[in-house]
Amino acid sequence: MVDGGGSGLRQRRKLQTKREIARAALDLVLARGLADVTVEDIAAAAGVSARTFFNYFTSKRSAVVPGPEPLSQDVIERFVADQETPVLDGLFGLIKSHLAEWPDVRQQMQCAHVLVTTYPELMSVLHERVAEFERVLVDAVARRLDAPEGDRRPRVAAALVGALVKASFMGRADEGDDPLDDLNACEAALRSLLIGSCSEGSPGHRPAQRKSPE
Amino acid sequence: MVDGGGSGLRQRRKLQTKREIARAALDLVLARGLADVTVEDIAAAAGVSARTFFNYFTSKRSAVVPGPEPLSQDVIERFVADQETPVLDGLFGLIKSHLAEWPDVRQQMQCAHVLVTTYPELMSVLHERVAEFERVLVDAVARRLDAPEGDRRPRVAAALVGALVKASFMGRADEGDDPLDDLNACEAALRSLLIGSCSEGSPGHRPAQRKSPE
DNA sequence: AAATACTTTGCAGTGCCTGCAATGTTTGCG
DNA sequence: CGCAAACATTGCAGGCACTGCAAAGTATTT
Repeated sequence: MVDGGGSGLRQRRKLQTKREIARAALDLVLARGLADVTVEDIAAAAGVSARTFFNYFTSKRSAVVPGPEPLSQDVIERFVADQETPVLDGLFGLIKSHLAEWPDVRQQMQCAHVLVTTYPELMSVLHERVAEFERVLVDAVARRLDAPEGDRRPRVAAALVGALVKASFMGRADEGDDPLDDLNACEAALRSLLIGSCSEGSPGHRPAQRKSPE
Repeated sequence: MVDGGGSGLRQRRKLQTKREIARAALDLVLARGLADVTVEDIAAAAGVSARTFFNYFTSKRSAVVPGPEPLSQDVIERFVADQETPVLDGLFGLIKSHLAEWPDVRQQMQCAHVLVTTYPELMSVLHERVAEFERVLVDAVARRLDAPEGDRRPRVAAALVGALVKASFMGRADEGDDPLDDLNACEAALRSLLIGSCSEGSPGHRPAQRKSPE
């Protein structure tokens, strides 16, 4: 309902109110605490009815945590087309491009971090968001690798990147830290961990397909 | 309330009823669907009051998805003590040991998979469970590496393993598949992805600590 | 201006989940 | 055993998230 199709003006108006609701939700929660803010409060602050709130957000929690900018098609296509750099490196680069493209994403991440550490219940929203993100990545990797149906690499690659993002998210120390620094630090940590367990396959090494219990 | 401290008999009795509630919840949901089962139904089927249900489970959803056996201290200590094999390999081995030790965990995973694919809302429970799991792993890795406070490797390593478990979980094709096979396939996929992006550090390579913006 | 599509809203209802206080049951101790 | 203290279960009352439905309002097309 909230997006897709429409006369463009209608469309913008809806995005506008969605932002207003989200902003109201965030402000109120930061001011009074998650438990002491009802959906009615948020709706009232945003100037809509409580019922309308649920036309825009599926839950109170999801309204509070800022939704991330979607990956731009441009960045994705560049990743898919680039057969040069290794897949994982390409994915990391993709994320960094994204952060570079929308600077306010970093602010949102810091905000989300505060929220999640204050109200652990919001973690589920974050997991969902990352999962959404990963779905896009799975698709991109599959296209880039021209992967067959059962190939697990897209999912694994996307999950790995998602895990790294979450780890960088959870592991931050100062609030002032730039998420990009965090991400780089985590990537470095990953690489240092990989040394030694890299090109020495323990079970098997076949790149694609599924199990082989024949 | 439900665990920790007690005369041992009380303790067992509580575990018993917890199992009964969980079983009732699972049975009912599989039979009638998640939305068509109320907490009262579950409580009644388990022979307790609805109020008691919430003494054992924090939510209806968390009662439905089977909770995993905790990692045995034994397996953990073995991992921590083994300075020989690389960390990540050790972690994979740890998981496999766990699966080998409790065969019914595999059954639970298959069950959870059915549930999650049928009712995506249950995904959050699964995320939570894996996160719990990861916390244990973070601790173990930190001890094994004797990692200082800000070291990101424990978190990254744990997140990576968690991601792999989730990927193997989500990527399964046939219901009949053995989760262990899935996990091995995912590990193979990971290794194949790492070829090429392994020992060629892109930004920096320092193993531990934090950023360095001085 | 009228018909049409879309959005907002009110209303009523279901059911999750919580705190509190009372009741029942185990356990430990004399 | 008998008593007291700890603990578990339960009922009750209530708040609030969330949903479906139908009416009312508002933009869009002809």
